[in-house]
Amino acid sequence: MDNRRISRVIGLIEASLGDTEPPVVDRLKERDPDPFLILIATLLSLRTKDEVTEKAAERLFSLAKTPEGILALTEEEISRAIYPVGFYRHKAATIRAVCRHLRERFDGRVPADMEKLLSLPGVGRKTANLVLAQGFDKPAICVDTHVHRIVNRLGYVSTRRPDETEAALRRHLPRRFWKVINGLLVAFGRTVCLPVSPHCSRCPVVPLCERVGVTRSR
DNA sequence: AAAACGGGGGC
DNA sequence: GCCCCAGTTTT
Repeated sequence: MDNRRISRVIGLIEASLGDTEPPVVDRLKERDPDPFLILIATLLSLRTKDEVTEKAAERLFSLAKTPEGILALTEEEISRAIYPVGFYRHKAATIRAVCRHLRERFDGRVPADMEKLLSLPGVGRKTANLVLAQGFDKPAICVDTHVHRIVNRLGYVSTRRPDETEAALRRHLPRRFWKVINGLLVAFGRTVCLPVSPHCSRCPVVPLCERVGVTRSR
C-alpha cells in the first residue's frame, strides 16, 4: 500500500458518491452528536440493516437518551422498542450492561479512550473506533466488514484480520481521511463494491484496483 | 432454503 | 484461528 495511491482512491470514491445515503450512525450523528447515542446506535446496528437500525434507534431514544434512563427500562421494554432488529435478548442485555458499566465505572459518561471503551461489554474495535471517530471527532479508523473487504480487494493488504487492516491503514492512510473512511467505504460498499459480484463496470477506482472482476469477497 | 445485515466473545 | 451466537427480510 502506498500513501499517495490510497489517498487518490479515497478521493475518487468520495467524488463519485454523490447523493448516496451515508450509513445510519453518520446520519444520526447529524441530528444528535451525543457519544452515548452513537454508542447505543452502533450496538443496535450489529448485523442489522441500516433502515431498521435507524427506526429502532429513534424509538429507543424517544424513551430514553441517557444510561440512567435506559436502566430504568426493562429488557422487555427495550426489546419491544427496537423491533425488528433481531437478536433481542443479546442486544437488550448488552445495552443494559453497557449502561451499568458506564454508571458504575465511568460516572455515567462514555469514555473517549480506546482501552476504556474496549472494557465495555459488547464493544470491540469496530464499535470503539466508530464512537471515537463519530462521537468524539477523533482521528480513529473504524474497520468494519465493508472497509476490510474493500481494502483487501484493492490489493493493499492481504489478511483476514480486521485489526491488521486497521494497522496497515494507520501506517499508510493520511490522517485527514481517518474519521471519514468508514462512512465513505460503507456507502461505496453498499452501492458499488458489493461483497459478491461488485459493479466494476461503474466503479471509479478500476484503474487503481488489483482485483477488477472478482466475484467473491476478496 | 439460504444469504445477507457496518461484530463480538470465548476458547 | 475457529466456532458460536440467534432474528428478520430478501432472494
